[in-house]
Amino acid sequence: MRLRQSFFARDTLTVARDLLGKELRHGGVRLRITETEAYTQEDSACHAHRGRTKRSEVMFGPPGRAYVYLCYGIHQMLNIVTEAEGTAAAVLIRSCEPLAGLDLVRERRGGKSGPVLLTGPGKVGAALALDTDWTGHPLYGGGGLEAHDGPEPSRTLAGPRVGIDYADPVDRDAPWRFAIADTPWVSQRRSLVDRR
DNA sequence: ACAAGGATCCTCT
DNA sequence: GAGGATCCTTGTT
Repeated sequence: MRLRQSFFARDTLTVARDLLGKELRHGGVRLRITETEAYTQEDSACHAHRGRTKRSEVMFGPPGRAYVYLCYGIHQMLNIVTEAEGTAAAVLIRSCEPLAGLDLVRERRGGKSGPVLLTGPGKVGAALALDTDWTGHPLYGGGGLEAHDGPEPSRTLAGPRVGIDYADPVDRDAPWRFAIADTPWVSQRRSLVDRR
């Protein structure tokens, strides 16, 4: 079952937690989401914090669409827009576990194997063959890139987000990174702690 | 038109 | 654990 647009039209922290265990599909590649981060409009770490720009525009739009951001001029990072139209927020997909299409993923990731394949947002973007042209693509519709339902994880972790030292201390320290506990497919585990 | 810096990754040690 | 790669977006002139 594909996720419906209403799944994404909710509180961003809730969507970020609920995306754990869900599935991303693109062509023959199927990935289980194992790690996410939430970014909200009031959040000084969010690209939309300073208002609409050409880049942040999509986050103000309808929920359930892709926001692919180019980081360091190299890494294509997949976010999914959340909240009602007019509210700018998104969830970054940080890590995944391969479910299908492993050969293709390995090819796109330089022949590597093991968790190094998919633990990190730039790696997820590479595995799914995404680039900024995918920005605006609806994940709830058919065709191309899709988000599907999946089994709920038994235990999850939370901790501060990665790489946002420039943000206000309150936002920098907020535990808005979420991960599945019992999997090796998670990046920088040391800063994560158990959620109940 | 220009300079600065980044929601990272890889390759070393 | 540390450092360099690499190039687009943004804000300023």
